[in-house]
Amino acid sequence: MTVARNRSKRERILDVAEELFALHGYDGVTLRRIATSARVDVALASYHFGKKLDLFKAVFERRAAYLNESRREALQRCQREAGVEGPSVEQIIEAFLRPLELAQETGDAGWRHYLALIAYINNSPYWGPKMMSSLFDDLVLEFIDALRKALPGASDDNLYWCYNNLSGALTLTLAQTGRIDKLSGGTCRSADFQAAYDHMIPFVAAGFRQVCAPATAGAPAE
Amino acid sequence: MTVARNRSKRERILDVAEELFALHGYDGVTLRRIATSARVDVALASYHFGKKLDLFKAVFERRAAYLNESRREALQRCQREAGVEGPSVEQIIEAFLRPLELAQETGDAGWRHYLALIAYINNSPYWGPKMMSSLFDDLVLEFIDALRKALPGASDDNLYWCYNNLSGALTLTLAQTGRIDKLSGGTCRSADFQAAYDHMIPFVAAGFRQVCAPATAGAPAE
DNA sequence: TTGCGTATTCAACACTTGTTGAATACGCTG
DNA sequence: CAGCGTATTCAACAAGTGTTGAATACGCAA
Repeated sequence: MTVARNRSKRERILDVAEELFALHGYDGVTLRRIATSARVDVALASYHFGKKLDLFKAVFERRAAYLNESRREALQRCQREAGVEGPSVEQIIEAFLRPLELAQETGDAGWRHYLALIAYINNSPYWGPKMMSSLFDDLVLEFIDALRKALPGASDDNLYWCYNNLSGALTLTLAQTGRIDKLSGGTCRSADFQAAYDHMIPFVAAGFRQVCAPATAGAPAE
Repeated sequence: MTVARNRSKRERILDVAEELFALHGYDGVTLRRIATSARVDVALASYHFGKKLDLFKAVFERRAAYLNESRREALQRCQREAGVEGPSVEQIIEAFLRPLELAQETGDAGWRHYLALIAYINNSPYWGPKMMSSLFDDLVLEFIDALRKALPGASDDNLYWCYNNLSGALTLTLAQTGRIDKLSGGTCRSADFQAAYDHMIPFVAAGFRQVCAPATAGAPAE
């Protein structure tokens, strides 16, 4: 099929756009730069994807379904394997984070760029509200529901604020700015997702328990 | 003095640039848009600040010194008021976060835009390593030192990874994307810094203790 | 008032941007 | 081979970009 051959250039455009958008943002990348870097004519991007904004959305959506399925599967598996009381906070957070690392383990370096792009969009006051909700909110609410059950008595207020902390810690990790490398003098590497999650999981789980468990002291003053 | 009158237009350019850069990023804002929004001629920005990049840096640096002094002061005050054992983890985190809220309390709405700009830069793989370290690393290392003393026996590895989690949660909050507003159905407002810190402080403090306190179980597997 | 330095405007430059329509090449079916 | 649909290139466009140099206005000193 002709489709087989064309996927080559078409996907090269997507791959390059993914990397450059993640690094420089939407306005920091020109179609010509993408085309040059993909060794492709400028007009080809427009031919395949239409407007520049459509290309941006195409990149954003390309891997979203797979990622959501992978995380939803992880959540359901941990729920299935848990007893009648349901999974622990740690297990839920683990299901939330580890698939992001598995995606990297596929050997496809593009996943790193894609996750950095998600971080860019999620942290942007302009793109964030416009693009994140439609693709990711359903799944996020499933995770929050699971956490609600694991933390009986927790108020929605506390749950959402805690999720905000989790989302922030994750976003900065996905952005891979390398700042922690410099701060730590090289002992921590922001490219090491596994190490990041190894530390993030107990950190976040303890945070949820501290804020959301009503019996213990230390809940935020109202 | 002529300087008094000119500060008006010059600072209007800085104010507008601050707001637009925070919302759309460096490449998403044109000098003409800044000039129009500031009701000023295009060439005036170049006259006062030189290249576009210089204007960007001027915006970035304008409030940095004040912010650093304010946070350093908060840290030293909490150290002074603590006993010989030094301040608790909560007190240190509080000194790290609350000045960001006080800055807002000055009534100067520009602080909100400035903090969103810091979030943009800190989360950017392009700008982050280039601009954050020179202005903010010294102070961050002072806070980490204080945390090291409050958490005896903690490894540097764990301390830096925990700080990364704190920095991420803070960054997403400063970005004010409004995503938590939508997720929570309106009960949480990302513009409410005080509520954000009320929840972030116990959350992060518990995370530090969980990961960095060597006696307790649950430290990340090595 | 006349000067003078700073602030501000005006006009224009060379260059890059996204996008498009026509022209060409490719790969398959008949 | 011819025919056809898709993929790809080429050339060009109007609009917008940052930047600059000359011209003008302003505010104060002498």
